[in-house]
Amino acid sequence: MKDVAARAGVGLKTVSRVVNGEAGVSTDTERRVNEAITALGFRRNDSARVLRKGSTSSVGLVLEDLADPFYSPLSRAVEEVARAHGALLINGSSAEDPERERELVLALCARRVDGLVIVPASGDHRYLEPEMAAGVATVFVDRPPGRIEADLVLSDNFTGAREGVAHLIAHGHRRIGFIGDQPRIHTAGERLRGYRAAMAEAGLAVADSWVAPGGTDPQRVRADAARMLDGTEGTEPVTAFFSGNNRVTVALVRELAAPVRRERAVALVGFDDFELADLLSPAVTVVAQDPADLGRNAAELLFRRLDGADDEPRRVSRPTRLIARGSGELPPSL
Amino acid sequence: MKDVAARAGVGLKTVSRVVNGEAGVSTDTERRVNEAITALGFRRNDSARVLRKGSTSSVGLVLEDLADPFYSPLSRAVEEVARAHGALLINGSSAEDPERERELVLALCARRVDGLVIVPASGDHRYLEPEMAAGVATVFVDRPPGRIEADLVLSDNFTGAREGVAHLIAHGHRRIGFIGDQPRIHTAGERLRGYRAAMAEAGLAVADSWVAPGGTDPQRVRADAARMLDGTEGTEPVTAFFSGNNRVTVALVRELAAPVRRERAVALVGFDDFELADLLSPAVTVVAQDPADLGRNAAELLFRRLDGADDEPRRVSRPTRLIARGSGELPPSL
DNA sequence: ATGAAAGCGCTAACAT
DNA sequence: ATGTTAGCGCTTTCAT
Repeated sequence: MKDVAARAGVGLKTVSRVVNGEAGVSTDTERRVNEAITALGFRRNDSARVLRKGSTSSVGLVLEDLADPFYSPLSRAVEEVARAHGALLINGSSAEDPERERELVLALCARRVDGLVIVPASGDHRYLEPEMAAGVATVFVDRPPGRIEADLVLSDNFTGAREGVAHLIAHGHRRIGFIGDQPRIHTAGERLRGYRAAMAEAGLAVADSWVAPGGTDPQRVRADAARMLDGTEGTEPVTAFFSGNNRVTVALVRELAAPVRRERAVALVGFDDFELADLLSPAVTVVAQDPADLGRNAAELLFRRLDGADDEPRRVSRPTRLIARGSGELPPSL
Repeated sequence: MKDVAARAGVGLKTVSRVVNGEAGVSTDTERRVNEAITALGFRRNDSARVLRKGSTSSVGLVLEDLADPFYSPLSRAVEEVARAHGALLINGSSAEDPERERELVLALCARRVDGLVIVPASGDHRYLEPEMAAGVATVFVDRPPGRIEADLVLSDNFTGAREGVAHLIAHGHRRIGFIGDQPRIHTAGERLRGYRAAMAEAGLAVADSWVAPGGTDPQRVRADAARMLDGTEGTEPVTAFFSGNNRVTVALVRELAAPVRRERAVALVGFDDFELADLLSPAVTVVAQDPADLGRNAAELLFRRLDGADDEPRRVSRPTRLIARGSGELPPSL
């Protein structure tokens, strides 16, 4: 910028004015400055600007996996809102590792992002207290923060799961298996709670072997499903499944489509919608969340804070929607 | 940092040494400094650090759409490589708009990212010349840059498409429709070229109405497909489709699954693999790319440059793989 | 082992 | 309309 000023024969501040489109520069001077800028290939160094202004016009997003089809639309939605506010998005995947989440978040804080949107992997966010006190706006989405208060956007996982399981019960099922994600994940716990509530409301007992929380690894999902389908000593086989998220659903669909399984129609309702669910046979009935909507809400809450709102932390709950497509309406086959 | 120094009763440089783990600080002093850091909730301001050091330890990624199932694994792969090199990832979606790409890229340059990975939407990247001259390492992926020289990682789109279409021909098809993305996109053009090459090699003429490049909008894909399936005056209906990318394939699968279409089996080979392709009926034969592999290669090329490599720009070509699943092996039905 | 001073490139505040 | 000065928070250089 100094070079530009020298070349244009003006002061530093005048160049700054031109670069930032501020008023108070004659058209002639402006032209000379712009010529110098082009000639020198000058581009403002935002690091210096940030250092001086204190705000970076960037927000951070930390989630489990950027490539997960559930989270990528969420990420895109946050990006769109950020863009509308002139901010860039820095994002990172925690890979469901609390330590990695912490490292990422603190690295983003060191970069002085204006705000953070977090899908937490950790259960304890007290490490964020100094940062939030220092003015980093923070919004949690999809799962609540641990041991601190902050804005939060959640789907109504409990109600959604309860409705999904009630739907199976309404279609005549009495022995329904639940395969879900790791129970330490909030959403997984809520969905399991919804499953139990629906069963209890229908007066149905739940055998221990019908409940298999434990992560999204396709191998383990298929193994647990196979076990429930075949029945164990003292427990009859299930006639339907409720699956805890889209990764589990996809693994489950693969197991149900395996040649040895096809002879028997097993009902399925999955939490989370996914692409092509409508084109499988049977088409998969789901309890749908809208990940883009979650992301948009979270980002808007964030920018509300950045615009100065300093009221109590908000908790936004978004409804889920049962989409009946066929797999959830199959009658019990045993 | 000044506050920390004051509280610990040491000089500024000593705090800097502790924060950066440099040698030359007595254990006792170090302890006092660390106490002060914790007490004050101090976190180094990376903006100042960047300003002084000149490097940001961050890389930018610009692509069409972060939420596209083809690009999100690419993005994740870039993130992983960046992480291995201690760098953060800033990313943005160009939405296939050249002007938006340019804005994003220049914003990233102003932030002084160390390097850029770009899936270009624009056909002219001369705007990057000053930046590259100023030392911003740049790698293009999935599509070549326009009017400049730079590192590049591409799938072999032409060969992949030619093989895919040849596969249909080998299964008896003579009238094959091509539905692709906008032809100004490099990959779309290459795939169309592959289609034409395969047809020509088999001595088959291509009717104008069999070729429909034009974007991924599901409505238009289905309309064009319907037109080709019904035939037009002077042109017989097609018996097979080759689709130009995964968005087109999914739209096409929907059209072929529509009740009115089901009576006739239409063969399909799609460019790009996609989740659940194997579970549709018929399962969809595809020419698969590996988006994560593309991203990984691009990022590694980038960090190679950042590590000082200054040889000629490289052009890395990655092979595609034909995965036969059923839809591409259906015989002609007319 | 430790510290003082200069300066990275910009903008805010205050001249002129 | 334009320029000057100070300083954002850190690292570099050079003393001590």
